[in-house]
Amino acid sequence: MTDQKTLVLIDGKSVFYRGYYAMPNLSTREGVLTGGVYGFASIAMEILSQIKPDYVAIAWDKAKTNIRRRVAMYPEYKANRHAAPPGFYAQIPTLHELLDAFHFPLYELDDYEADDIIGTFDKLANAQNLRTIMVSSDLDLLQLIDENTELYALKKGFTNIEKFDVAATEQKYALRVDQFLDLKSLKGDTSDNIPGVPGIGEKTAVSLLQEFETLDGVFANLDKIKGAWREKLETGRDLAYLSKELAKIWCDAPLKLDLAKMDVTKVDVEKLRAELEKLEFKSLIRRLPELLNKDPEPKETGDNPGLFFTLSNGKIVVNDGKVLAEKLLRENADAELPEIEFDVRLAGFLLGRVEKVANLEELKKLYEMQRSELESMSQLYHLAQKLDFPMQNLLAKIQARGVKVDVQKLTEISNDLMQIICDKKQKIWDHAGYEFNISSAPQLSDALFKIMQLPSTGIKKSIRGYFSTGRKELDKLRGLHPIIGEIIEYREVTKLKNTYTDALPELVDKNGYLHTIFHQDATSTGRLSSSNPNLQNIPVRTDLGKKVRQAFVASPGKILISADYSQFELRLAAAMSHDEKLIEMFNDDNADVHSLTAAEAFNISVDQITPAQRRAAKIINFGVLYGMSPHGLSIATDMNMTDAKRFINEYFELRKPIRDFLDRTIQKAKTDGYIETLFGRRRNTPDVNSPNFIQKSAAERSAANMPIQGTEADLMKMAMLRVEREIDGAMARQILQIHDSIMMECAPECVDEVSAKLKQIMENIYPNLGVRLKVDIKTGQSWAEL
DNA sequence: TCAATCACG
DNA sequence: ACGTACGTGATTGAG
Repeated sequence: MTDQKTLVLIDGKSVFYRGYYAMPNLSTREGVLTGGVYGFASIAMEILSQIKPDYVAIAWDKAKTNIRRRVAMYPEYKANRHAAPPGFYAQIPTLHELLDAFHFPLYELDDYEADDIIGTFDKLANAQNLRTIMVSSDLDLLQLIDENTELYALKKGFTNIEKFDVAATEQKYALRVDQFLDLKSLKGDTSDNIPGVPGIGEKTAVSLLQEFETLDGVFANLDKIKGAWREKLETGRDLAYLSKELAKIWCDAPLKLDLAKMDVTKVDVEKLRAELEKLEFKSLIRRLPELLNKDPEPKETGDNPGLFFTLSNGKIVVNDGKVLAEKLLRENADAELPEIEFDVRLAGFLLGRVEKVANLEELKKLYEMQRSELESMSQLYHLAQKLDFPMQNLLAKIQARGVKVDVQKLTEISNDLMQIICDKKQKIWDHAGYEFNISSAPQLSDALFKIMQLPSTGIKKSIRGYFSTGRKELDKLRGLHPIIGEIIEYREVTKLKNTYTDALPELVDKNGYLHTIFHQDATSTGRLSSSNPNLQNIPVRTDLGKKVRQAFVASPGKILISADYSQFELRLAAAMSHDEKLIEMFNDDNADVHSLTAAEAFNISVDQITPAQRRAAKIINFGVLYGMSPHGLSIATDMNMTDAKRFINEYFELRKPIRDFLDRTIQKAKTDGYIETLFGRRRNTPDVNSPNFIQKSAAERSAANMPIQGTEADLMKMAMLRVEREIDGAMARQILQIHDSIMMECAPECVDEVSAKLKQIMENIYPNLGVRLKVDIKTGQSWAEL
């Protein structure tokens, strides 16, 4: 039985209809309508990947002539079908092309409907001991179900498929599959205009068939049926038998089962890919590999992370060394990890590419090529060898260690949050006057601006056309109505609950530890990123948010230590731009950079600075690193545009070296096509020469920011590696990195020593930098205390 | 799958 | 006149 082959029979037009309605009006750049075709293709690929059939055929209702014989029997048959929607027929030639590319043969006949064609093929296939799976969006085909025949019915949407085999069908309808035709004969079918017995509906029909088995049985036992039903059945007898003829699927179409034509393995993959590309179905192209894993060499085409070989010096070359290290640590937590001489995945990333490696020969070839390429960029090669490659083993260790979490604490917080959410939700609904989904941006937008008529002037629109309800827009409405504050709080609380207090416990291991995944090749600046869960965005900015940090605790008997670089990026900007005044401020232990900046920019003495002025200076101090505009500053402060513009001008008078550095960086991006960090990490900058002003400006801001953010990332990696060498061990170990800070846990008796050493290493990680680095150390039992 | 929103540095 | 601060990841709703 296991080698029974499978034939999939698709009711083409019905599936196309479903695809058409499930999709918006897509079109290619040239304007060819493709929405329905996309839907069909998407369903077809879903079917292929789920069922993995050996043969596929499409049954198609031949336009107009397919129902002639049934119409002759009953002129009203399918007379109430509405015309196809606009754009439907226009897509059919495109669909035929697609079917051709899939190597799906299409069958259509005069006087036979798609269901008849399916029925005929089903019988022929079953006779050859093939299993058949029918795919349609309606349930007319249920009458064909038997041990070798199933129906996959498409429901709303298109990944939603209901499977009917004998057991499922009989359970759902409380009838045997062989009774379905008689059921339809009695109850009729309004969509096809099959009359049935007038006055008999589904419930009555089912109970009649349960008692008398068949249509014939019902009419043979009319005397046992009570008054009203009996009368209806007597008058409707001819209609019932006519309905049976109409609804019966004719399995005698003049067709041969040509399995060679239906053989899906004959598909020309390149032709299919070309067709999907022509139709601009990018996401479907991405899914192609999963469909084609029937290929003789399944893994040959994919990436093979962790693959490695050993060099004569005892070190390895590897494709994604972190994967290898993780594997070794899973086998033995204290495993000695092989030193990584070269990692082609990271090397590719540093060279601005994505590499795929399938086998050892490819790995060796790639290694030779990348190595010689990197050798010509000695700084980048040095960076790779000294930082990114060695980080792989360290990150694997940090991931394996994990962070201890107090799940009970999270549950407590979650319960508190639930109370608040219920309360806020009710208040918001009361204000609005009706219940709606507050988490739905369009519904919320309607509530605020359509129902409650709050003023929408100056409110941004989302690209979908409704007024935005983002935090910035809500802030503009604050004070106009109490609902706004409630919504903002509702958002905060649901975010905390959904993203943290409810989600984190799901990811905790049996010992109560969270193991994030650190990515070294996910950012354009060289920073790490963290996922599953992201432990680099645990809340801190609000009081309620900070509570979540109470649940991140030290391992039993240990103490947490955090070491944060103070104003890391601004210090780097000062150093890299040689801004002597700013450097001097940073080198003076007691100076407050933001106050001094405000004093200079507003041309007053430090003791005259108002809190608002200091705040403005702080905002511009950070904003300048990202290319903040006068408009941005005016929004972030309560300055108007004119003041903001003047302030920025004065600021850059004051920080001319920084202005020049940013300008030089942008200029380099334009002439060289890339920019780099202090240590030679590169980012390509194709868009800085874009003719599109918006794109160009955005690319310039990114380019200006990257050397600073990227140098920060480089220095952090240096610090982590040195901490690994000089501190990590039985007494203390690194457990997290959050861009400008390192978190460790440590035996209580070593806290002071480790803290001092950590601070010393980090502050002196690169003495030639040109500015003093300052590290703040904090210790505690939970992250909240840090 | 994408857009909207919001958590972090 | 353009749109309006860089870099991430998770969740949700909607098509």
